Amino acid sequence: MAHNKKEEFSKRENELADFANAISHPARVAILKQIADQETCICGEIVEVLPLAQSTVSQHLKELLKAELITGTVDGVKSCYCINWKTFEKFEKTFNEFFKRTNSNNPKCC
Amino acid sequence: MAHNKKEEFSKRENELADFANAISHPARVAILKQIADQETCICGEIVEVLPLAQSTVSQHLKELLKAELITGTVDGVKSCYCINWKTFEKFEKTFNEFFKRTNSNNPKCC
DNA sequence: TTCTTTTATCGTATATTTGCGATATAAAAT
DNA sequence: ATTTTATATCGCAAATATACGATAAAAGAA
Repeated sequence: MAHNKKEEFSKRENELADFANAISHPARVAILKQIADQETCICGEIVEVLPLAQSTVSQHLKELLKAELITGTVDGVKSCYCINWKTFEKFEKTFNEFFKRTNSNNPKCC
Repeated sequence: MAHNKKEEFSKRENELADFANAISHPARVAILKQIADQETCICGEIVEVLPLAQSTVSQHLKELLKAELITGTVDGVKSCYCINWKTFEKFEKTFNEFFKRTNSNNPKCC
């Protein structure tokens, strides 16, 4: 962005936004599902399933790693990626705390 | 992006990604919280609370509207925005269906 | 050792997002 | 009728994200 205003928001707001950002691309959602459903955890097999180039998938995996949504281990030449459920749980907690349904049926509001 | 590959992913994957994308910026998270906690629903008051220019806030509100996370009604000169909880519920449902904890303690995986 | 396989990273092109000031628009106040 | 207030939109600049091919690096096979 022109100027990065992100530091001006709270840690919580940024945490939630960062998590959301990590799953804000269908490729990353697809990768997570693939791993979560135990279809595969091998990088190469994920690449085969997705309609993207190997280098692009690798980039998406890197972003998921950065967000700590997955963990990666090297097994010889191959790489194995697994879901980091802790992060998912943390997100759900933060999400629910954040958006308490206080406004569910607010009479004074539209 | 260079080429838009988003159509090559499933509707579900795109839905989830779109929702996540809508809350992938701390400003939008802050706006939602502000409204959800009934602090305000008047556009002008939201602008005052955020560290952003009025036009920028207006853009973020537009994105939240597009994602159907909020509804907007005009009240004279002012605009009132409210949470659309239905969309939140739909997201939670999609999210949970999508990431079933099948892999929670997968022995054969990292 | 040399070749192959697997994955990560680099460089680059293009698209999208973010942000702001200026302006438009429409209701309300004077 | 004019001015003020509130909000949306336009146009632009800068930052990020997305995608790919080429290449690097490192393990394994020949």
